[in-house]
Amino acid sequence: MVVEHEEQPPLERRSRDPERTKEEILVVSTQEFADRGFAGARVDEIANKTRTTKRMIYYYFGSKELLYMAALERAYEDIRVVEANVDVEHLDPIRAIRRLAELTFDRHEANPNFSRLISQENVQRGQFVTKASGFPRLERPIIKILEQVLERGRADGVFVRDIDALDVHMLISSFCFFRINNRFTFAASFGRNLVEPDRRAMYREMIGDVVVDYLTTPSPEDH
Amino acid sequence: MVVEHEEQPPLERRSRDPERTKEEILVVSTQEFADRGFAGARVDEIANKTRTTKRMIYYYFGSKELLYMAALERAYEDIRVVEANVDVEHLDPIRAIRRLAELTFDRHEANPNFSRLISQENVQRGQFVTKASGFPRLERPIIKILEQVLERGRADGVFVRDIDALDVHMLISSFCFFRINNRFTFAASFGRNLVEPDRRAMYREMIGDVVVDYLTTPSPEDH
DNA sequence: GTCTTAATGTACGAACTGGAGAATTCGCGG
DNA sequence: CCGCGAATTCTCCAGTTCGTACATTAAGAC
Repeated sequence: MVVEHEEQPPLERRSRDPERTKEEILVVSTQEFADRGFAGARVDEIANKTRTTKRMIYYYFGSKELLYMAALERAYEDIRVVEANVDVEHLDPIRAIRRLAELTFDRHEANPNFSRLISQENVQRGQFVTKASGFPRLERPIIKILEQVLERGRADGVFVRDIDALDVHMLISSFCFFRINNRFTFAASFGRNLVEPDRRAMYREMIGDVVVDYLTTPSPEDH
Repeated sequence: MVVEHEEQPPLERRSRDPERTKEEILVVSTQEFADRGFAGARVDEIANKTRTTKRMIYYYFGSKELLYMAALERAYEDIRVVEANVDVEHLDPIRAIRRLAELTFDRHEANPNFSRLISQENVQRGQFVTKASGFPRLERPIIKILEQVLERGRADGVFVRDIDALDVHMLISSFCFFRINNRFTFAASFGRNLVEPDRRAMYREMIGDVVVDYLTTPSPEDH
């Protein structure tokens, strides 16, 4: 674990670049927290993986907890940016729903660290996101977009199921989240690799089908 | 943290009961690992919460890692027992699917520690379940049961979707798992309490509807 | 009874880990 | 070219935590 670091002569150890230093700490610590959890991550290890020192972490972030919160915040911010740039207004409701499902699907796949951080945070009962000390806004743009699509679908008469945007989002998210996050234990239990490329396309379509089928099927009278 | 323990005069501090001691360590450590994760859990703390000492943990389990694996194993075993006792053969395929969905739903709700352990294990990339040192069988009876139900449904012509038991199980599990496990960050992001009793019944029915709608709707020709 | 051995209790240590005090260096405005 | 504050480095520490060496006790065999 020592060798590989010496192999970087062109890595300009540029001094005095606070923004870059902060950014690097944030990126590395996100990875570490996602990998090992809050308790498992080591401040020393994070420092070693940056081009700066442990003291800098405390200089900029104050404590391990604050660093973790900063990383979590950043992760949410990234998601929000992606979601804010979605445009499905030109699609008919069914295609729009499929598109949104694919978006969430791709997002989970492209950014597994976000999910791992979230997972981590939930294991410890959301002790940081629920901190009264005001964890900043976590609103997610995708909900508004979903609401509009559902509205249009209902107006058109194609969506007949009584369900709101939040629950649709939960249905989609849960599927995408599980596939990425629980792939290790799932593979151990059932011997199926959920992220195998061959299967990926199938799941990507599947979640769209699931949601569309649900939205377009009337509630059963009896149950 | 000292007081409550003194309040148990009838708690026969029975010496020499290895089975009971082992069992107590396992129960307590499951709770602790689920609460704090592997790295976050403290061996001393686990010992304090049992009526035995840290020494016993090492005596019976050898190390923190082995204790964690024992707890994980036990959790899987519990699930397997529950699943093995399911009987849905007397139900028509649609009702059987709903019943199985409810079973998984209830299981996640009744035993959140299992899910948290699983979550924990996945955050650390399944480092223990995938250990070559042979983590014991993790097979789950529910898959066979699901397979039979799907088979009957297809024979009856009510299930027309081409999907296997494992993927149906994943769809159901993901929903139930997410609702329990991610309830903290979901509440923080969206302000919705996923485990609120009023909403519980709705979700319990919803996942059944989702799966049944999916299974009974033909694949779209275009996509 | 006593003997043997499994079970339990006590105390300690070595390594790790989050954190901070204080010195130092760099870059920039004047 | 100088001075000043921000950025960075160096060094050390106090508390924690896993793990263990060693002593002790209870329970059943005979």
